[in-house]
Amino acid sequence: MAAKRSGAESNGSGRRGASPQSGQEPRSEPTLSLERIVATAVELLDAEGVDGLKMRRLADRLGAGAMSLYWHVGNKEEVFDLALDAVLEYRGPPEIVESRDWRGEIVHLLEDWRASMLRHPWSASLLPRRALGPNILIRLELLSKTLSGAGVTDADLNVAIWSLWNYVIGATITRANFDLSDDDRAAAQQRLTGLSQHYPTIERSRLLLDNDWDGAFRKGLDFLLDGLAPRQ
Amino acid sequence: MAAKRSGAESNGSGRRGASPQSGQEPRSEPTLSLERIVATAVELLDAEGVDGLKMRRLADRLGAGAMSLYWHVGNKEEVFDLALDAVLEYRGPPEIVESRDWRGEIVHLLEDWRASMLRHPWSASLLPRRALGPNILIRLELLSKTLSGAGVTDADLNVAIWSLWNYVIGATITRANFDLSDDDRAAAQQRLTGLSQHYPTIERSRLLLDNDWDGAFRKGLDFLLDGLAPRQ
DNA sequence: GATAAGACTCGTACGTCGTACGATTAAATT
DNA sequence: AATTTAATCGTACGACGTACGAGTCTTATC
Repeated sequence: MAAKRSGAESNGSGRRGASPQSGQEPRSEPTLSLERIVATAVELLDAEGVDGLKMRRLADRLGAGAMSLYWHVGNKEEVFDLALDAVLEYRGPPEIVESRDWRGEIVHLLEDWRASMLRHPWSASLLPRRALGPNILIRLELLSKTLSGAGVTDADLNVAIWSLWNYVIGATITRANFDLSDDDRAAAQQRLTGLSQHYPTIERSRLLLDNDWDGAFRKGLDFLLDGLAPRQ
Repeated sequence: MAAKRSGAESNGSGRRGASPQSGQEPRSEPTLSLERIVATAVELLDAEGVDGLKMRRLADRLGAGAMSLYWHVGNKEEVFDLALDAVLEYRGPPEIVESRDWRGEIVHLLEDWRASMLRHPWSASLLPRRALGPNILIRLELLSKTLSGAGVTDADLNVAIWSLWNYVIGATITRANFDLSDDDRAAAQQRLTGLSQHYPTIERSRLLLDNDWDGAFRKGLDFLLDGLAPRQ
């Protein structure tokens, strides 16, 4: 069986500089590593989108051969999974107020979640995969703990978590995909207006032109939270 | 410029049977058409999933050459878009009660939406695309009209629509992707339990084992609707 | 009926992609 | 010094999407 990397990170060795003589490798190619691969994959995804991530191109950016990646990573899918989770790291609420009200903490957690993904729009289209990386799990755990502390009963806990998760996921995916240029959006609305009289209501409310996404997200979230644990 | 199909359907001609002599073509290959292509694509997607849809395979199922598809369709992406929208056709609420309460109609519309997608799990992973096909638009229009009729002000209308849309999208994608076998689910929870003590709360609530998806969807939806237009 | 103009089909071929395989080299261990 | 392990990477193979252009069949025009 071919050797395969898996467990912990523990290397600090392994030279391979392109410039042959100098003892140190201050820049150039600092050796491959999972971290570097994932970080570069995120860069590449940011720059070129989901379809722009090719193993060869990723390797190029890393100054490595394409097949070298496969020692660190099982396949391309895994790169996607890792990149997605990497983008979802949570640094916690601002520490100024240690014990915030639960509602504030949840709102912060979820808004940050959405913001993290919107900073990397490709991440939204990667969501439809069964990736429960550590960072996602941490967020779920935190969410769960906060809700639990807020008095949500165990019976309702999972429902609450999934509802909030669903809402965030849906909002983020929608937002990421409808984040057209103004021209695109106008064109879409135009098409809607001209091409058919079948959609009078959404045409009138200019559904496709509305772009207060942040406000809408926040309002809907408040409604949901009201329902999940009514303000006392 | 190469001829390209676009507008209305108006053919009823064009023979091409494999068996050369018989005047009629009762079965075999009934000629290509956009409808047949889309319908077969849906079949193929149902059978093989998103990755299973290849142009050659689709053509095979249609008894046609691969390149023949490209007369009816611009590219593979378009097949995805069409298949997605095809699956989202809405037949309306049960007509027994003509004028239902608005809330019942909305719940029906959204539950049907979700159900339609879950009948074709691949459709969930196709959602992250900017596809506003006619069937989606019809659903949005209907949703909008119903909400409007229920007294939601114009100012809140778009927020309400997007909130509901987000919720449905998120719930469906989540559900479609976590619809593991019992074994898979148990394994995931197992991994969660063993692999780390970092997630005590979601481990305890057995988040990954919970599978009353339908109930959770309905409850969360009710919360949201309560918020959007409180029952008077 | 002859001819031209589309409408539609499809075989071949090209470029690109993921990655299997094995050779190669460098570091760690004995 | 010899062996083992960690890591890199060139080559090559089998998909896949689809450009291109040559075919065929249908319809319109004279």
